[in-house]
Amino acid sequence: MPKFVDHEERCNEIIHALIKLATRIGLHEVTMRAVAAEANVSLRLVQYYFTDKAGLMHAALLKLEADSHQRWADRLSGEITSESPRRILEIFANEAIPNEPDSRTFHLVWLSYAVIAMTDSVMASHPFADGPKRLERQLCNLFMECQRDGSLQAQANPSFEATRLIALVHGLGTSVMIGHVDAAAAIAVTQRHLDDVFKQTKM
Amino acid sequence: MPKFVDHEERCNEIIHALIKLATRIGLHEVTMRAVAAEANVSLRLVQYYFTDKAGLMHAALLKLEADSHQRWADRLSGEITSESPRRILEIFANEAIPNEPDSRTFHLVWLSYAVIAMTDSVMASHPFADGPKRLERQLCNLFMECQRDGSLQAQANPSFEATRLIALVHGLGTSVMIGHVDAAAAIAVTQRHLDDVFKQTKM
DNA sequence: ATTTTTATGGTACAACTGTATCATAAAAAT
DNA sequence: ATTTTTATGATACAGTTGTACCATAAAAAT
Repeated sequence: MPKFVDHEERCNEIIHALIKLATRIGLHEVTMRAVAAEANVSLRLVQYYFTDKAGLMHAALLKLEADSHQRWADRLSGEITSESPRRILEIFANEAIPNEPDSRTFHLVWLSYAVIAMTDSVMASHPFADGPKRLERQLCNLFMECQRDGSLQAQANPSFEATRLIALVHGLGTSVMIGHVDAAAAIAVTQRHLDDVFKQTKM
Repeated sequence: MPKFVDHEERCNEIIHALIKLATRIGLHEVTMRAVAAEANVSLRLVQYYFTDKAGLMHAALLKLEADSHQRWADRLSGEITSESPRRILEIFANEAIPNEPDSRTFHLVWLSYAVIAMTDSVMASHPFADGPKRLERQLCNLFMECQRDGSLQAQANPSFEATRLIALVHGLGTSVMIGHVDAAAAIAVTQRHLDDVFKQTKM
């Protein structure tokens, strides 16, 4: 049976199983056996490809962030390019709110990892450095573009606006996930926030 | 040995042990035995006072929220009363940022429960309804007071500002907890945000 | 043709988990 | 004085978990 198998694809299948499982039962309850079952492979195979549970978890987090980044990069170099930077920011804010399965999964699993990282010093440092920082840079650049095209006031601070927007959508996302705010209301808040940020001061 | 013992205080001791433990190792790794050890009681006693693990977890969440609410209520009826509503909002924003052990613990444990609630339908509904909604009402009232005393423009929307402020500090809090933003920077952002909200439109 | 590597299955093991059960000292109630 | 309740200890049990170990078919390398 063992022909040459695509190592990477096999890994992705298993990781995908983990994420699907985490979405259903929560990352804290994910076990190697459950992942194996979900991926329709034997427990041994999960061990074979990831050695450890730690290895599996780590790889899954890496993939989660890479995928998310890829999706957004694709968007940015797709039909979106023709949109104004302000419109792109609005699109970002809308998509960050967990109202469809994909973004709900991302939010849930990412937050699960974040909680783990808060007490696990090993997991804390490594993978959480890149993702959010890169995103903040991208948003910051968009705000700067808005200043260049005149839609955002010159005295605004792009870096501050980027940090504020990320924190806002993230906080709203959590509220949506626990059912405290519904997705439509959250989107309305982000929209209103951006309106506020871009509002020209009357003279 | 069994004199009459203060049931409630005993429960609080055990819950306190749970929270201390969760702060150290993460709520997802808390076991009944570990809680018992931390509280210096036997495993049996934890069972005796809380029946279940679910019961223990539930009670701890209830206490966490009750304590937090109590602390804030004390503040509001203490030396703070003399402050302007805007200043009270600033104090709230500052204290919500997890920069000292107490607020770090609260943020970590609360977020752990939130993550659990996202996949556990039983835990989802019950205790997460009150806390955040009450807080939002309080903040909303403060913004309305600001409008009455003229420090906030009449056309501002207090309810929106309350939702936005909560989401913002919550998102910032998470960023601080995972070390993506340091506490001082987060406080600077909240301060700047409030400056922004209260900024009078020039005419 | 034999050896080595790759990919897989099966399973055993020690540790830990939540929970249930049995026991019992002290106090309260009778 | 006896019974019942309260507060506690010890421990047993069945299930789960991560990991380790053994086996082995197919392919690659020798």
